[in-house]
Amino acid sequence: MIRTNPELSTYIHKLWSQGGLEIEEEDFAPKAVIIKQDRRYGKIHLIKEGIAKCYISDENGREFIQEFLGAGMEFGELEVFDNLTTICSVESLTKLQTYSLSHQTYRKLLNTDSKFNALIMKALANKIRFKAPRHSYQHSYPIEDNLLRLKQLFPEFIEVIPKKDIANYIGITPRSLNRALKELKEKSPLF
Amino acid sequence: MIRTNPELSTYIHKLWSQGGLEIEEEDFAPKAVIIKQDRRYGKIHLIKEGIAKCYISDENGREFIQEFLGAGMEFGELEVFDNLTTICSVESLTKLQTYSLSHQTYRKLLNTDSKFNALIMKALANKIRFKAPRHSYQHSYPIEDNLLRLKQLFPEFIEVIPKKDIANYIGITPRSLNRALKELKEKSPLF
DNA sequence: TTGTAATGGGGACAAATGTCCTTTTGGATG
DNA sequence: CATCCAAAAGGACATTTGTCCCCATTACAA
Repeated sequence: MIRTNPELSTYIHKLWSQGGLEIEEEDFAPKAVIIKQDRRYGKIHLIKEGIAKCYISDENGREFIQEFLGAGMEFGELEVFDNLTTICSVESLTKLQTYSLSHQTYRKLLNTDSKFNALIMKALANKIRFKAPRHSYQHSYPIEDNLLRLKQLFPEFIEVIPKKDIANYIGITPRSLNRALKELKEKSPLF
Repeated sequence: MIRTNPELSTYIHKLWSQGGLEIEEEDFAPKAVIIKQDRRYGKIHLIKEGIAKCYISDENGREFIQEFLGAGMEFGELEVFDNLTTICSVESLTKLQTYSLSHQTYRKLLNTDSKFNALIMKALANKIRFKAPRHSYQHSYPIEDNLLRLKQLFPEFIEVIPKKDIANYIGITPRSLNRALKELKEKSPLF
């Protein structure tokens, strides 16, 4: 449920500590909006520590959460490849530290560092890999089943992530989430 | 609704016609299952011509369609990067022609042909880019709105794609699809 | 041509989910 | 300690969507 990428995390840390590249560290307080949907930015971020949510919002103000991002996950990178605007907003849930790289630096690394290139390829592939089944699962199964699944994946999710965000992640309203949680508390020993 | 990638299509055609690389052409009849979910394959496909559906099926036999693939779209490529099993099945809707490349050839191209490398990066990024808003749109808006949107994107979709597949694409049942279509026929001049 | 299966269409009802509101809770702050 | 505010919980009702049917049409194979 909270995606991470230890391999990339380790690698970027190595690049950063070696110096010589323009990789900056940035700090954000909780609830900081780091990038906004439909904009352009000149840099990408890679999470060093903390949790962020990546979400799309529609004109009615509803949010649909795409992913929760943990250490090693990057965001703002899609725009490097095709020069279009961002599709998601990203907001910190906890205190957040990121490494940031300009598009230029990022491109340079892609072209000259084949290990980096391969790691990014893999990271993109995994974003596809994990997104696909999640949405279909959510459509196909009742809310309660989805919650049980999340509980397996990340037992403390209810304590760590605000209810509103959990609801937006599953694609339901907070009301429906509450109903399902109440049922589960009566039925399942897990809850 | 039917994704294509003209740039990659052109490029692979060029590589193929130059010769020297092990790129094969393959032909499939309609309804051929080309790759199956949760398996391993040693090659990737890139569509030369025709339309295929890429779908996840659950244990109850329900299908959830991820994408309709047209010329220039590749499939079976995610597994090159992390050596895991396929997440989707892919089945031809029309007569289908593909170029196929062994993982080995594909990797070699990624490592030696930087134009190819960039095109694949971009293709992966676009798969992410297009998937995200689609699912959230489908959750947030009523079925009828989704159908109107599809009609804009691809006016002949009702004639070209079987109803069952349209329903699975939107993530609803054929019954609900029919209801919505009936309403639209009465209301909207488009239908 | 005829039988058979697959596809499309829709009625009736049940179930799940959303909407709208009100109440409760818990933590932050003066 | 009192007050305020945001988050959480849930009642009542409306709406949407699914489920389970059955029937009509079309495509295809014998």
